[in-house]
Amino acid sequence: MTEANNIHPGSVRVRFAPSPTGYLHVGGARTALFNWLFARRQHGAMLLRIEDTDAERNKPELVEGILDGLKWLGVDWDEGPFYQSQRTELYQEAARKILANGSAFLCYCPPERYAGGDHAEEGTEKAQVRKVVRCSCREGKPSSPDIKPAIRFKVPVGGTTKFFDAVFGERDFSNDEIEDFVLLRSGKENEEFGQAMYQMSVVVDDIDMRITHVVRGADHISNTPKQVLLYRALGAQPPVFAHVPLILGPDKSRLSKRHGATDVNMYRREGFLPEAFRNFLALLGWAPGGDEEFLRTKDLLEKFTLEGVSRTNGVFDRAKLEWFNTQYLQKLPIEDLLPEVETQLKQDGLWKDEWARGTGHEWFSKTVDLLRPRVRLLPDFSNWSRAFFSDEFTIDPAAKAKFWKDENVPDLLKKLVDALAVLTEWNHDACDQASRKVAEEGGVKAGLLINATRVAIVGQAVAPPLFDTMVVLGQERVVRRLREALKGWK
RNA sequence: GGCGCUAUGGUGCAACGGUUAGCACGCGGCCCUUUCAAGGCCGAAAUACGGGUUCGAUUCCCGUUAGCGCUACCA
Repeated sequence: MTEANNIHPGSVRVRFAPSPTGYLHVGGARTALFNWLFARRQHGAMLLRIEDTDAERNKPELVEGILDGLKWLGVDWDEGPFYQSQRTELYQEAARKILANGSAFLCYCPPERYAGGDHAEEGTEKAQVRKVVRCSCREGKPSSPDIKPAIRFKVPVGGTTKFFDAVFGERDFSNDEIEDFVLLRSGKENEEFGQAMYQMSVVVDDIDMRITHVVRGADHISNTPKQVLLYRALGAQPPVFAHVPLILGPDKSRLSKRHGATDVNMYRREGFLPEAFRNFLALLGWAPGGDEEFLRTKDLLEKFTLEGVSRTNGVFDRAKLEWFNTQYLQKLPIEDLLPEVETQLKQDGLWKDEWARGTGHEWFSKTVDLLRPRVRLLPDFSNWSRAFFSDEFTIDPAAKAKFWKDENVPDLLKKLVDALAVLTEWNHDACDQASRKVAEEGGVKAGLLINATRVAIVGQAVAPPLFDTMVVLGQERVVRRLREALKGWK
C-alpha cells in the first residue's frame, strides 16, 4: 500500500465534477472512469457534482447528455448530482469566514486591471501586466472605492505551498507566483457579492462532501496550490490529489473537435460497445503493469491503482479503439452482446419480437454469432447484414459487378436453385454437396458459384461462409431469393 | 514573457541501475481460405540531444530542445 491509499483507509470518497459548458468529452469521461475505478476498488463512494457557477457559459440542457454518457460507460455514482448553482450560500459563508480571519481582502480594482496572460493584447508587455498579483486593496487601500468589491484571497508573501499527488509525487510551489485570486465575484445591482469562483466552490464543496481523493485532469496542477491555501484558511486538511494526464489529438495538440469526435455520446451513436470503449479509455494513461490488453470490467476493478497512472499526455488512437471494439464484438459472451444488437435492430426498425424467446431466440443468437466476426460497429448488423434480419434488402451493385460477371452465372444459379429446392434435409453439408455438384457438372470452380450465390441471397460481397449463411436463412428464403435474382436477370 | 509538467518505435504501455529494450494497435509479408473479416507465423520500427554520478545508465542529477498545461470577477 502506498501513502495515497493509507491516508483515509476504508473511507475513500471521490467525485467527478463536470461543468455543463459542453458535452461529456473523452478526457472528462476518462477522468470519471478513473475516479469510478478507484472508488469501487477501494469500496469507497463516488459523487457527482455539476460545476455550474458560471451562469454565462452554463447550458443546463447539457447535463442530461453528460449523465447519459456516464451511464453508458457504466460509471455510476452513490451521491448527487449536486449543483453548485444551488449552494451559493455555502460559498458566501466560507468567503466571509476567510475574510474575517484575515486570509482574504476586499478588492475594488476594476476587473480589467488584472486581465493578462494569453488574454492580454498581443504585443503588449504581458509580463508586466501579469505582475499585478498583489494590489493595494490588499492593505486596505482601495484603488477605486466607488465600485463594488470582489473578495480576493490574500496569498502569503514568500514561502512555498506543498501538496501530495498520487501520480506526480510531492509538489512544491512558490507562493510569489500565485496571484491573489478571486473567491467571490463582485455583486450586481443590489446583491453584496456575486457567484463564487471555481477555486472557492471546489474547495468548499470538497470539504463539505468529505472528499478524500481529488482525481482530475493535469490541467489543474497549477490550481492546486491555491486550493491547498484555501483548505488551510478554512481550517481543513487537504485531500490527496491525483492528476491524470491529458488526452491529445494525433498532432499532439490538445484533443478538440477538429480532431473528430470528442463527445462520448458520438461514439455511442456510432455503435461502439460501452465495454470496449471503457477498456480502451482505461488503457490510455494507465496500465496494469503487464502485457494485458483485453481487460474486462472485473479485471479493471481488480488492477486499477492511482500509482499506475502515467504522467505523460497520450494521443487518442481511434484505430486502437476500433480494434478493441472488434475484439469485444467477437469475444463477449453472446448473451452480453445480444441486447446491444437488439437495441440496434429496434432503432433501425428491423427487430421482430419472436426473436426474444424460444426457437426464435435460438435462431437470433446463432445468427448474431455467425455475423459477429465480420462486424466492426453495431450498425453493421442492420447495414450489410440486413438480409439476415429482413427480406427487404437491395443487391449491392459492386458485389454484382464483381461476382456476377461470368456469363455462366445465371445458368449455374438456375441449376442450383432447382437442386436446393428439392433437398429434404437442410444443413451445412447438404447445401455444400448440392452446390459443389452443380459447380462440378457445370465445369466451373466451386468458388465461382459460391460467390455468385452469396450475392443473390444476401446482396453483399461480404458475408459469413455461404453454407452457414444458407442454414441460418432457411431453405424457403434461400430458394425464393435465388428465384427472385434469376427473375430480374437480363 | 513567467511558472509548472512531461519526454522509450508512428500510437498506447512494460522494463522502476545490469534484458539480445518486452507487449499491443497500426504498417509490410507469408499461411489459412469460398468473399470479407478473424486467426496463426515472420518482419521493419524507439530510449530527443548534451553533460555529469556510477564498475555499469532507458532508469539518478544538471542543462538544451520540443510538446503540453496554468497564467480570467472561465471551469
